Amino acid sequence: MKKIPLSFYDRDDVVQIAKELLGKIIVTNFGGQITSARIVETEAYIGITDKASHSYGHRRTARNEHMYSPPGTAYVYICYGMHQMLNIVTNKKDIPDAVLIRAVEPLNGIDLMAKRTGKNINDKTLTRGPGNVGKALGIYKHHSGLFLLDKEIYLLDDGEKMIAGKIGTSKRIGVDGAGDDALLPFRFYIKGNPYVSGKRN
DNA sequence: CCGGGGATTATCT
DNA sequence: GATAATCCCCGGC
Repeated sequence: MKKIPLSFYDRDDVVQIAKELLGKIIVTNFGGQITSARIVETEAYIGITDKASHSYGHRRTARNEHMYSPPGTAYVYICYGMHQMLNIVTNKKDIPDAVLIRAVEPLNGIDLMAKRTGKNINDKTLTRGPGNVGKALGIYKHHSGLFLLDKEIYLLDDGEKMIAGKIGTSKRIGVDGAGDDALLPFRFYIKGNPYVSGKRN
């Protein structure tokens, strides 16, 4: 199994990348504590022109600084004062596109995820929703800026093929304040997967 | 089963 | 001082 190469992230179509990230594997290794999971739900954010993005209109602050980092960088921020949200930065340095990881399916280290979240290993909400993903994988905002080809957080491709009919699309969640851009069909998920957020897939 | 609202705090104005 | 790329519980049907 190989790490996803830099060229995967270094492209200008973040929406396409968000779609292609479905089925890929994310691994975290913090001090030997290893967890891995398959990505089952994502959202694309087109930095500059997207009202739902933290970097809309070139807004640049201490918080979203890492969105302007080179492709393949992790951007982690706090939402609602308590949730750690993991994003994958794409496109060239200084072009702040990113993909939010909204849900994953646990593969290895499920015990550890259960411990981190205080949930049962059979609980399908263990890694459902972006806040839970960060919690289960042990990700915190101080991990923001890590490079995804390094050894603490990285992505793998095990060759799992996503057929088009298996991918669902919808508007993004929790971005109602973004005007017209709230309606953009930039959320992608694997149909029928029990870890995908929302009532229906 | 479903909808409403409280939790809780970093961040920006 | 208000808001937020959320989550979970609780009450009502």
